[in-house]
Amino acid sequence: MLAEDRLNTIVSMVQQAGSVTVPELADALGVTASTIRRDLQTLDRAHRIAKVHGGATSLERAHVTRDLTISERSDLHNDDKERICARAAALVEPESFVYIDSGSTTLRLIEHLPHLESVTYVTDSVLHAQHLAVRGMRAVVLGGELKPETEALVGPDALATLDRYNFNCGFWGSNGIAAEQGFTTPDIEEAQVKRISMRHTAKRFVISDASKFGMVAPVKFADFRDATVITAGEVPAKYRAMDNVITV
Amino acid sequence: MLAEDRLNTIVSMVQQAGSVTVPELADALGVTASTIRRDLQTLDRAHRIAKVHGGATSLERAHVTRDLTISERSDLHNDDKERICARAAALVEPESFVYIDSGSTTLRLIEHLPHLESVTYVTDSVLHAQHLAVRGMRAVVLGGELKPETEALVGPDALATLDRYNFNCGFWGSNGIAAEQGFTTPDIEEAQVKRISMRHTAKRFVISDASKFGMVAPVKFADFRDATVITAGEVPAKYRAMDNVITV
DNA sequence: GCTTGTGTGCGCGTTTATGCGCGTTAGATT
DNA sequence: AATCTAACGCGCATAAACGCGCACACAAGC
Repeated sequence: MLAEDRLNTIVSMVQQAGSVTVPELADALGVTASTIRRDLQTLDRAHRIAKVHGGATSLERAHVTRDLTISERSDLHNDDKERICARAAALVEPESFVYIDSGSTTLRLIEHLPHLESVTYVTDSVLHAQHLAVRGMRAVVLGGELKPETEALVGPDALATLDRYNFNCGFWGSNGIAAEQGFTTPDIEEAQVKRISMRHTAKRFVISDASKFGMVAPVKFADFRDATVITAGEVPAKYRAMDNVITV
Repeated sequence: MLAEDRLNTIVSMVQQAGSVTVPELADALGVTASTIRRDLQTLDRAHRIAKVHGGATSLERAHVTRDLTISERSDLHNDDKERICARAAALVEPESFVYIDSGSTTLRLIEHLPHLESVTYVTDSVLHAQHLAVRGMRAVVLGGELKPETEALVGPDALATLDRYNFNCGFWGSNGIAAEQGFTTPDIEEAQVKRISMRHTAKRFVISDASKFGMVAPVKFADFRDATVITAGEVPAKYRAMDNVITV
């Protein structure tokens, strides 16, 4: 088995289960724990998974709960995520100019995006841009200051660049989704980028699993009515009925 | 069997299986591992497959090791490069606004740069920005289209951003250094970025090992007198005597 | 017929991946 | 808070994979 394949297998296992332990991986792949640890280190650096004491968890699990233990292990509705991304990717039309927000959910989206020559993708994340470019897509990056934690670009340069663009459609992640408080995120600078990028986009989509409904993060970046939510899973009845919520 | 057919066969095998090892291919095609490796190199350069340690995978699966290995590829003139970078890094003063060009030599430079709170680094390379950010430096990225091969940003957005900046000092790499033809590079778009960034910089430094002297690449981005060259090793006598060449 | 160029195989020194041992560290238990 | 146990990171050894230079074979062109 190729080392590369092993890495990919680990990523799938982590994403499917939400979290796995080192011995589990070692056993499943027929290598020692040392090798697994090294693999996890590699994948962590590549932002494919989050390495934690005892094993690894998927990215958003580590992002939402700063708690870095393996103790609680629940299924992360990963099938949901896949379906959400597949549905969202199908909305990209030929000849369009598409905005991709930073974040782990939109990173997953990239794997589903169509390889159309005529489509240009613009993003505020250097990580996303690299993934797009490696997959052979036309990738444009906003300028600005690079935030090390999220690999996202913020500041006046990012905003100034956005002012020159107008997108056919765009995809954003959101930490909180609530009818009254709208779409919210923890970081004030990233919120600005989200807000301005939405203002320049015709068709706006927020992609998120059902767990974000009813949650509120510190900074609002859009009203609930400003975007269509693409989601899956146990959506509260209140939201399920709304006409800008698509449940797949 | 024609070499061309063999290449096509490899591509189909890779795409069908997802990944294959070098011995598998050598066995299936009746040639030695050396030939397979050469083929994989060719196909990798043509972006038809992704060459990885041990074999090859289809492009879709590749994104794990690839992102990192492209970057960290070191070369021959190691000792010289270290000295050049150390010397160059010492030129960065507190309170300054510094431009870092893309390229492998300038990437090495980043490891030597001082961790001054008051210094902001600007670069046209997402890779360089990531390294700067990881090391805790303030990193700003130009906007623009991302070239997959070099991870550099080019195009009107990059140039427009540069027009708003004025740097105290900057460091560039160069593929060719010649008294008459000046500093040259193979890529016309990257040459533009180099040219404009130089125009907005007070103290300009080209860092390069001695092997580039006398070489001429297709596109010129500056006159020989426009920058001070920091170099090491066997510099031709003609250049060694010049007052804008520093040999360490 | 001779030269030139390209593709292939082989040998060899170098790099990379993996497993193992050991001292250290982080969570869990009491 | 003290203690215990499992996980961890690091260094080292080994084996596989790698890249490079060279030699040879074959084809095309002068």
